[in-house]
Amino acid sequence: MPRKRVTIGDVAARAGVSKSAVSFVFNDRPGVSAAAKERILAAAADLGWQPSARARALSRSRTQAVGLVIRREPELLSTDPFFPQFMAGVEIGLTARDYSLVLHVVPDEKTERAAYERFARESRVDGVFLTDVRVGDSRPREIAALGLDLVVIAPEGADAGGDVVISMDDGAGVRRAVHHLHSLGHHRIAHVMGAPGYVHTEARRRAWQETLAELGLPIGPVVTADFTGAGGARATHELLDLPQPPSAILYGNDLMAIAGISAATDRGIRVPEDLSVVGFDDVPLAPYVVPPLTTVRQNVVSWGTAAAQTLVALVERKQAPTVQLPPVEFVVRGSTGPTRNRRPA
Amino acid sequence: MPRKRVTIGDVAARAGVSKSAVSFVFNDRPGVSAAAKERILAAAADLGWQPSARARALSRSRTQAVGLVIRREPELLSTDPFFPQFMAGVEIGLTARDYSLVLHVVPDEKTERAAYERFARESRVDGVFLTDVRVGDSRPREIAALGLDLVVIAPEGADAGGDVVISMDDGAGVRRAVHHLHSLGHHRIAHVMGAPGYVHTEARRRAWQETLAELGLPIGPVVTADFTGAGGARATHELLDLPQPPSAILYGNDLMAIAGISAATDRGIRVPEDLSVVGFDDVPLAPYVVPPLTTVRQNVVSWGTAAAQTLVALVERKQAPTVQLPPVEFVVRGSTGPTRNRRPA
DNA sequence: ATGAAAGCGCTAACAC
DNA sequence: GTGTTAGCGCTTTCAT
Repeated sequence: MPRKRVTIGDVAARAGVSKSAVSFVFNDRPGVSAAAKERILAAAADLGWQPSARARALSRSRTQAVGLVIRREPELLSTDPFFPQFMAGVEIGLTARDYSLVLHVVPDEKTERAAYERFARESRVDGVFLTDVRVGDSRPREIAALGLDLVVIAPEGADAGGDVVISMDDGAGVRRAVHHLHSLGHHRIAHVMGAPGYVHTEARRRAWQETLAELGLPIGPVVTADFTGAGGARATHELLDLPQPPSAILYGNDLMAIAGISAATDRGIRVPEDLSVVGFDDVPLAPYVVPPLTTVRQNVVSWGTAAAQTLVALVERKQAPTVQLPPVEFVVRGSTGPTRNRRPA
Repeated sequence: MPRKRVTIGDVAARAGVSKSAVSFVFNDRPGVSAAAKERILAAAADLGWQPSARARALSRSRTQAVGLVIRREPELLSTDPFFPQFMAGVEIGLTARDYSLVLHVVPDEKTERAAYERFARESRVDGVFLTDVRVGDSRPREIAALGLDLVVIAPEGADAGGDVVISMDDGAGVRRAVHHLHSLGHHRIAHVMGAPGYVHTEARRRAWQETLAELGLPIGPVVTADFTGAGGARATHELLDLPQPPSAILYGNDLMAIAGISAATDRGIRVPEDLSVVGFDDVPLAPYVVPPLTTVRQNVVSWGTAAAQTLVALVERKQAPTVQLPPVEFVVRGSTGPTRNRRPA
């Protein structure tokens, strides 16, 4: 059980120097002799002392912490493979620089706004990440107005309005998926969109459409859903009810795709014999559904790390390191196969 | 864009009072006239002022923040429905008292230990949650030695060594599952355990075993796995390779159960006709696999809220509110059915 | 190279 | 009731 809190004064006394000398050593600043430095470090180690983040935050006017606000409906919260991985990546970038992550999980827009306000007003964090960007999103401006540094995570090509962006190439994955289906002979390729309004939803739809056009395929039917299982099932029934149902469906995420397989199976439609299905995310369950899901995998952890490094650099007004983000992967499993209905391409 | 940071002094000046008056008002302490209070609140609102968490933390020697360390192997990270829901629940309990959550995601034990040390040494948080408790876990003692307040989240009956515990009744869910299978006529009911060493893994196994004994059923075969899909599949093959394979398998979580269905299907064994499968967690995908998964659902969000309220009370040395935790639910779907092999009970 | 001292913005004794 | 003032533990300028 620790006695009274040991402070910089104790360390200074033990090392026979002034408090500023100790401070200098712990901030990698010149002006302390090698001998003194040695004694100081020894004293600190003996006493088990480490600068108090509280006191430091006050005197430096920086908390050495950044914030992340997660807005998610309960249903989607534990579904989304994004946040856990993103946070794990963020952590890697943050601990390397001794930063902490302050998290808020909020249910709606009002609470979300309040969370950013609190971050700024209470000076709890120096900067924040912004994810789940929507089309015409006003939050970047609002956050900047609060005086917080900001790094936006958005798909490539999204309108960022001058903000610092870590972009992920959603389009590349979709293009590979469409090419894969095309090479299997499909030419009626539908798309089930995620929740409308998100730049991700849009980016994926656009890539689907453009790739079909490039390949000279007809722009297949598209249904708007909401990233949930129920929504994916509903959309699938809608597509299969069409007079001319698609032979392949590309879904905005894995959850909808898996629900889609289930919906098709219920109708007696076999996957992949009668219908090919492609997801997006590669959730851990994807290899274990029946049939195993063909899907797009992105390296979310690496975005997290890149975003964290960039935000820290921004906060410290330093040059952000240029990070090389690994490319998307396309994972072919059992849910896609050749068409039977039509001649191969 | 905000000008210079507004401080308590500005508010005091504008309201024509002293700083302490302002401080008193913002800490709900008596000793300020109604009139003064009104002027102070008005002034604060005009200036958009709010006490700085930084300064407050220093002078109160409390940060008004609590910490959560998540240790997870990459593979399991986005698989586990627990943490997102738990965090959402924690948030509810925390924001109500204006506390923040500081999060660390770590890959291994060494880093985990370092995270708690940093929490304490840097005085970043006032208390922490401890999850994923292992049998004979030394962390409660270590954390207490660091001077951090602690709330442990563990299944009922786990040895807590005097710590404050929010307990969830894993056993109740398992008992209902076994009774359900028994009522369907199964009497060879196997169990696939999660990763060894965790109190959850143990609690679930024990409940399975005790319930079988109560029902006069033979203690079926049990295989230790690791909560992963691959592990679940492997365990399933092992059980089905037995000279006398079980007619039902109870898995330690949904991911293993779903992988188990997949493994069985691959061998031409139909679920639920030839084999009944029960999971644990009720992940969002559970209703959408084929066949839909029968499983145990716990209200993780409510534990999070209870844990947060308890930790805040602990930190503030107040009486913890007694929280009523909702009971487990058992969700019957399509992956369980009557035995064909043997006579019904 | 080293030390003294003035903040950082708030809380809480204490005196008025 | 209300104002004054001394911390909280560190950083950082400025003499020495």
